[in-house]
Amino acid sequence: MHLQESGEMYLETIYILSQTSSSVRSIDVAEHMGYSKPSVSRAMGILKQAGYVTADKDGFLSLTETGLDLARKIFERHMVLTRLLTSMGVSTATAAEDACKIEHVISEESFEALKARFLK
Amino acid sequence: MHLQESGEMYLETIYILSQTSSSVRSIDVAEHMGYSKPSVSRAMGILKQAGYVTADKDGFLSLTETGLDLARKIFERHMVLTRLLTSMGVSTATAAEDACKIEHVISEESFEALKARFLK
DNA sequence: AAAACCAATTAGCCTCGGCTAACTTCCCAC
DNA sequence: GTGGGAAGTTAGCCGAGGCTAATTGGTTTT
Repeated sequence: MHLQESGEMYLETIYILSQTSSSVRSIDVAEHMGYSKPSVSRAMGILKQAGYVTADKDGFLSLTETGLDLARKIFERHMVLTRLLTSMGVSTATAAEDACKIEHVISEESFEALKARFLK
Repeated sequence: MHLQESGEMYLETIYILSQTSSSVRSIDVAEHMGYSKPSVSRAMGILKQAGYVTADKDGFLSLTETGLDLARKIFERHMVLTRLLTSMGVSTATAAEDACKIEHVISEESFEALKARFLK
Protein backbone atom coordinates (compact mmCIF):
# COMPACT_ATOMS: atom_id res chain seq x y z
CA MET A 1 0.00 0.00 0.00
CA HIS A 2 1.35 3.31 -1.03
CA LEU A 3 1.00 6.26 1.32
CA GLN A 4 -0.14 9.70 0.31
CA GLU A 5 1.65 12.86 1.27
CA SER A 6 -0.72 13.37 4.18
CA GLY A 7 0.03 9.94 5.59
CA GLU A 8 3.74 10.65 5.46
CA MET A 9 3.21 13.87 7.36
CA TYR A 10 1.38 12.04 10.13
CA LEU A 11 4.14 9.46 10.45
CA GLU A 12 6.79 12.16 10.50
CA THR A 13 4.90 14.04 13.19
CA ILE A 14 4.57 10.96 15.40
CA TYR A 15 8.27 10.36 14.93
CA ILE A 16 9.21 13.93 15.84
CA LEU A 17 6.96 14.00 18.87
CA SER A 18 8.30 10.68 20.10
CA GLN A 19 11.80 12.14 20.05
CA THR A 20 10.96 14.59 22.82
CA SER A 21 8.15 12.84 24.61
CA SER A 22 7.85 9.37 26.04
CA SER A 23 4.28 8.98 24.85
CA VAL A 24 2.41 10.29 21.84
CA ARG A 25 -1.37 10.43 21.65
CA SER A 26 -3.67 11.43 18.81
CA ILE A 27 -4.39 14.69 20.55
CA ASP A 28 -0.68 15.57 20.56
CA VAL A 29 -0.51 14.92 16.84
CA ALA A 30 -3.61 17.06 16.30
CA GLU A 31 -2.20 19.97 18.27
CA HIS A 32 1.17 19.77 16.60
CA MET A 33 -0.29 19.70 13.10
CA GLY A 34 -3.11 22.14 13.75
CA TYR A 35 -5.73 19.57 12.73
CA SER A 36 -8.96 18.56 14.42
CA LYS A 37 -9.24 15.43 16.54
CA PRO A 38 -11.50 13.61 14.07
CA SER A 39 -9.10 14.23 11.19
CA VAL A 40 -6.28 12.66 13.18
CA SER A 41 -8.52 9.86 14.42
CA ARG A 42 -9.42 8.84 10.91
CA ALA A 43 -5.84 9.14 9.70
CA MET A 44 -4.64 6.94 12.56
CA GLY A 45 -7.26 4.37 11.62
CA ILE A 46 -5.91 4.26 8.10
CA LEU A 47 -2.28 4.11 9.23
CA LYS A 48 -3.05 1.32 11.70
CA GLN A 49 -4.81 -0.70 9.07
CA ALA A 50 -1.94 -0.16 6.69
CA GLY A 51 0.47 -1.43 9.31
CA TYR A 52 2.42 1.73 9.99
CA VAL A 53 1.12 2.56 13.45
CA THR A 54 -0.14 0.74 16.52
CA ALA A 55 -1.91 2.02 19.60
CA ASP A 56 -2.01 0.43 23.04
CA LYS A 57 -5.11 0.25 25.23
CA ASP A 58 -4.49 3.77 26.56
CA GLY A 59 -4.27 5.25 23.08
CA PHE A 60 -0.52 5.75 23.09
CA LEU A 61 0.77 5.58 19.55
CA SER A 62 3.81 3.71 18.29
CA LEU A 63 5.31 3.37 14.85
CA THR A 64 5.77 -0.13 13.53
CA GLU A 65 9.00 -1.21 11.92
CA THR A 66 7.88 -0.08 8.48
CA GLY A 67 6.29 3.07 9.90
CA LEU A 68 9.52 3.98 11.62
CA ASP A 69 11.54 3.34 8.49
CA LEU A 70 9.32 5.59 6.46
CA ALA A 71 9.16 8.30 9.13
CA ARG A 72 12.93 8.35 9.41
CA LYS A 73 13.29 8.52 5.66
CA ILE A 74 10.96 11.50 5.39
CA PHE A 75 12.52 13.19 8.38
CA GLU A 76 15.99 12.80 6.95
CA ARG A 77 14.79 14.36 3.72
CA HIS A 78 13.32 17.19 5.70
CA MET A 79 16.57 17.89 7.51
CA VAL A 80 18.79 17.54 4.46
CA LEU A 81 16.59 19.69 2.25
CA THR A 82 16.26 22.35 4.92
CA ARG A 83 20.01 22.48 5.42
CA LEU A 84 20.57 22.54 1.70
CA LEU A 85 18.27 25.51 1.22
CA THR A 86 19.48 27.49 4.23
CA SER A 87 23.07 26.90 3.16
CA MET A 88 22.16 28.69 -0.04
CA GLY A 89 20.85 31.72 1.77
CA VAL A 90 17.19 30.85 2.01
CA SER A 91 15.58 32.00 5.25
CA THR A 92 14.99 29.38 7.92
CA ALA A 93 11.22 29.61 7.77
CA THR A 94 11.00 29.38 3.99
CA ALA A 95 13.55 26.58 3.84
CA ALA A 96 11.59 24.52 6.35
CA GLU A 97 8.32 25.16 4.55
CA ASP A 98 9.71 24.21 1.16
CA ALA A 99 11.52 21.17 2.54
CA CYS A 100 8.22 20.02 3.98
CA LYS A 101 6.60 20.08 0.55
CA ILE A 102 9.51 18.75 -1.47
CA GLU A 103 10.27 15.86 0.89
CA HIS A 104 7.05 14.16 -0.18
CA VAL A 105 7.41 14.47 -3.91
CA ILE A 106 11.09 14.07 -4.71
CA SER A 107 12.35 10.71 -5.93
CA GLU A 108 14.95 8.64 -4.16
CA GLU A 109 17.27 9.14 -7.06
CA SER A 110 17.09 12.94 -7.06
CA PHE A 111 17.29 13.18 -3.30
CA GLU A 112 20.41 11.06 -3.15
CA ALA A 113 22.00 13.09 -5.91
CA LEU A 114 21.28 16.36 -4.08
CA LYS A 115 22.45 14.97 -0.79
CA ALA A 116 25.70 13.66 -2.22
CA ARG A 117 26.39 16.94 -3.92
CA PHE A 118 25.77 19.24 -0.99
CA LEU A 119 26.41 17.48 2.19
CA LYS A 120 29.53 15.50 2.18
CA MET B 1 -7.37 34.18 -6.81
CA HIS B 2 -4.73 31.63 -6.02
CA LEU B 3 -4.27 28.72 -8.36
CA GLN B 4 -3.81 25.13 -7.27
CA GLU B 5 -1.13 22.86 -8.59
CA SER B 6 -3.52 21.36 -11.11
CA GLY B 7 -4.39 24.77 -12.51
CA GLU B 8 -0.72 25.56 -12.98
CA MET B 9 -0.26 22.31 -14.88
CA TYR B 10 -3.08 23.17 -17.27
CA LEU B 11 -1.61 26.61 -17.95
CA GLU B 12 1.83 25.16 -18.49
CA THR B 13 0.42 22.58 -20.89
CA ILE B 14 -1.41 25.20 -22.93
CA TYR B 15 1.79 27.21 -23.06
CA ILE B 16 3.89 24.25 -24.18
CA LEU B 17 1.38 23.20 -26.83
CA SER B 18 1.12 26.73 -28.16
CA GLN B 19 4.89 26.76 -28.73
CA THR B 20 4.61 24.06 -31.37
CA SER B 21 1.12 24.53 -32.66
CA SER B 22 -0.74 27.53 -33.93
CA SER B 23 -3.94 26.57 -32.17
CA VAL B 24 -4.66 24.74 -28.95
CA ARG B 25 -8.00 23.14 -28.16
CA SER B 26 -9.26 21.42 -25.02
CA ILE B 27 -8.92 18.07 -26.70
CA ASP B 28 -5.23 18.72 -27.32
CA VAL B 29 -4.72 19.53 -23.67
CA ALA B 30 -6.61 16.39 -22.68
CA GLU B 31 -4.51 14.18 -24.94
CA HIS B 32 -1.25 15.74 -23.83
CA MET B 33 -2.05 15.38 -20.14
CA GLY B 34 -3.78 12.02 -20.39
CA TYR B 35 -6.99 13.40 -18.89
CA SER B 36 -10.56 12.98 -20.02
CA LYS B 37 -12.34 15.70 -21.97
CA PRO B 38 -14.74 16.57 -19.17
CA SER B 39 -11.90 17.06 -16.71
CA VAL B 40 -10.25 19.52 -19.07
CA SER B 41 -13.55 21.17 -19.90
CA ARG B 42 -14.23 21.91 -16.25
CA ALA B 43 -10.68 23.07 -15.62
CA MET B 44 -10.90 25.45 -18.58
CA GLY B 45 -14.11 26.86 -17.16
CA ILE B 46 -12.37 27.61 -13.89
CA LEU B 47 -9.32 29.09 -15.58
CA LYS B 48 -11.49 31.27 -17.82
CA GLN B 49 -13.46 32.55 -14.88
CA ALA B 50 -10.25 33.25 -13.00
CA GLY B 51 -8.98 35.27 -15.96
CA TYR B 52 -6.08 33.08 -17.03
CA VAL B 53 -7.49 31.69 -20.25
CA THR B 54 -9.84 32.75 -23.02
CA ALA B 55 -11.42 30.77 -25.81
CA ASP B 56 -12.66 32.05 -29.15
CA LYS B 57 -15.87 30.94 -30.84
CA ASP B 58 -14.17 27.88 -32.30
CA GLY B 59 -12.86 26.74 -28.95
CA PHE B 60 -9.26 27.72 -29.57
CA LEU B 61 -7.60 28.53 -26.28
CA SER B 62 -5.38 31.49 -25.47
CA LEU B 63 -3.60 32.51 -22.32
CA THR B 64 -4.33 35.97 -20.99
CA GLU B 65 -1.54 38.28 -19.90
CA THR B 66 -1.60 36.92 -16.35
CA GLY B 67 -2.06 33.37 -17.57
CA LEU B 68 0.96 33.71 -19.81
CA ASP B 69 3.07 35.20 -17.02
CA LEU B 70 2.22 32.34 -14.74
CA ALA B 71 2.69 29.68 -17.41
CA ARG B 72 6.11 31.09 -18.28
CA LYS B 73 7.09 31.18 -14.64
CA ILE B 74 6.16 27.55 -14.11
CA PHE B 75 7.77 26.49 -17.34
CA GLU B 76 11.00 28.24 -16.44
CA ARG B 77 11.01 26.43 -13.13
CA HIS B 78 10.46 23.20 -14.94
CA MET B 79 13.41 23.76 -17.24
CA VAL B 80 15.75 25.03 -14.55
CA LEU B 81 14.91 22.27 -12.10
CA THR B 82 15.23 19.62 -14.78
CA ARG B 83 18.62 20.90 -15.86
CA LEU B 84 19.73 21.19 -12.27
CA LEU B 85 18.85 17.58 -11.54
CA THR B 86 20.26 16.14 -14.75
CA SER B 87 23.47 18.10 -14.21
CA MET B 88 23.82 16.19 -10.97
CA GLY B 89 23.53 12.84 -12.65
CA VAL B 90 19.80 12.22 -12.30
CA SER B 91 18.30 10.44 -15.29
CA THR B 92 16.33 12.54 -17.75
CA ALA B 93 13.02 10.87 -17.04
CA THR B 94 13.29 11.13 -13.26
CA ALA B 95 14.58 14.70 -13.42
CA ALA B 96 11.61 15.75 -15.53
CA GLU B 97 9.15 13.97 -13.26
CA ASP B 98 10.56 15.47 -10.11
CA ALA B 99 10.83 18.93 -11.65
CA CYS B 100 7.17 18.69 -12.52
CA LYS B 101 6.25 18.11 -8.89
CA ILE B 102 8.70 20.52 -7.31
CA GLU B 103 7.90 23.39 -9.67
CA HIS B 104 4.48 23.77 -8.06
CA VAL B 105 5.52 23.73 -4.43
CA ILE B 106 8.82 25.55 -4.22
CA SER B 107 8.85 29.18 -3.09
CA GLU B 108 10.16 32.02 -5.19
CA GLU B 109 12.92 32.55 -2.67
CA SER B 110 14.21 28.98 -2.77
CA PHE B 111 13.90 28.71 -6.51
CA GLU B 112 15.90 31.87 -7.10
CA ALA B 113 18.56 30.69 -4.68
CA LEU B 114 18.89 27.36 -6.47
CA LYS B 115 18.90 28.96 -9.87
CA ALA B 116 21.55 31.49 -8.92
CA ARG B 117 23.73 28.80 -7.47
CA PHE B 118 23.60 26.35 -10.30
CA LEU B 119 22.97 28.09 -13.53
CA LYS B 120 24.94 31.19 -14.01
C1' DA C 1 -30.59 14.91 -46.80
C1' DA C 2 -29.11 11.51 -43.64
C1' DA C 3 -25.55 9.34 -41.18
C1' DA C 4 -21.26 9.54 -38.90
C1' DC C 5 -17.93 11.82 -36.42
C1' DC C 6 -15.64 14.86 -33.42
C1' DA C 7 -15.25 18.40 -29.85
C1' DA C 8 -17.35 20.23 -25.98
C1' DT C 9 -20.43 20.19 -22.22
C1' DT C 10 -23.63 18.50 -18.58
C1' DA C 11 -24.83 15.44 -14.98
C1' DG C 12 -23.44 12.88 -11.64
C1' DC C 13 -20.07 9.51 -9.25
C1' DC C 14 -15.72 8.63 -6.56
C1' DT C 15 -11.60 9.38 -3.43
C1' DC C 16 -8.84 12.21 -0.51
C1' DG C 17 -8.45 14.79 3.30
C1' DG C 18 -9.84 18.62 5.70
C1' DC C 19 -14.03 20.18 8.92
C1' DT C 20 -18.06 20.49 12.83
C1' DA C 21 -21.43 18.45 15.84
C1' DA C 22 -22.47 15.19 18.83
C1' DC C 23 -21.70 11.05 21.42
C1' DT C 24 -18.94 7.85 24.36
C1' DT C 25 -15.47 6.81 27.90
C1' DC C 26 -12.97 7.46 31.44
C1' DC C 27 -11.00 9.59 35.21
C1' DC C 28 -10.87 12.81 38.82
C1' DA C 29 -12.75 16.00 42.31
C1' DC C 30 -16.07 17.13 45.21
C1' DG D 1 -22.10 8.85 43.54
C1' DT D 2 -22.57 12.83 40.77
C1' DG D 3 -20.54 16.57 37.75
C1' DG D 4 -17.03 18.08 34.67
C1' DG D 5 -13.20 17.81 31.68
C1' DA D 6 -10.21 15.40 28.36
C1' DA D 7 -9.58 12.06 24.63
C1' DG D 8 -11.36 9.42 21.09
C1' DT D 9 -14.85 8.09 17.73
C1' DT D 10 -18.97 8.36 14.67
C1' DA D 11 -21.72 10.64 11.38
C1' DG D 12 -21.94 13.49 7.95
C1' DC D 13 -20.49 17.98 5.18
C1' DC D 14 -17.41 20.19 1.80
C1' DG D 15 -13.98 21.35 -1.96
C1' DA D 16 -10.58 19.70 -5.18
C1' DG D 17 -9.96 17.12 -8.96
C1' DG D 18 -10.09 12.92 -11.22
C1' DC D 19 -13.77 9.73 -13.87
C1' DT D 20 -17.87 7.74 -17.16
C1' DA D 21 -22.17 8.19 -19.59
C1' DA D 22 -24.98 10.77 -22.19
C1' DT D 23 -26.22 15.06 -24.71
C1' DT D 24 -25.39 18.91 -27.91
C1' DG D 25 -23.74 21.02 -32.01
C1' DG D 26 -21.07 21.57 -35.91
C1' DT D 27 -18.60 19.15 -39.96
C1' DT D 28 -17.90 15.98 -43.12
C1' DT D 29 -19.03 11.96 -45.79
C1' DT D 30 -21.97 9.20 -48.43
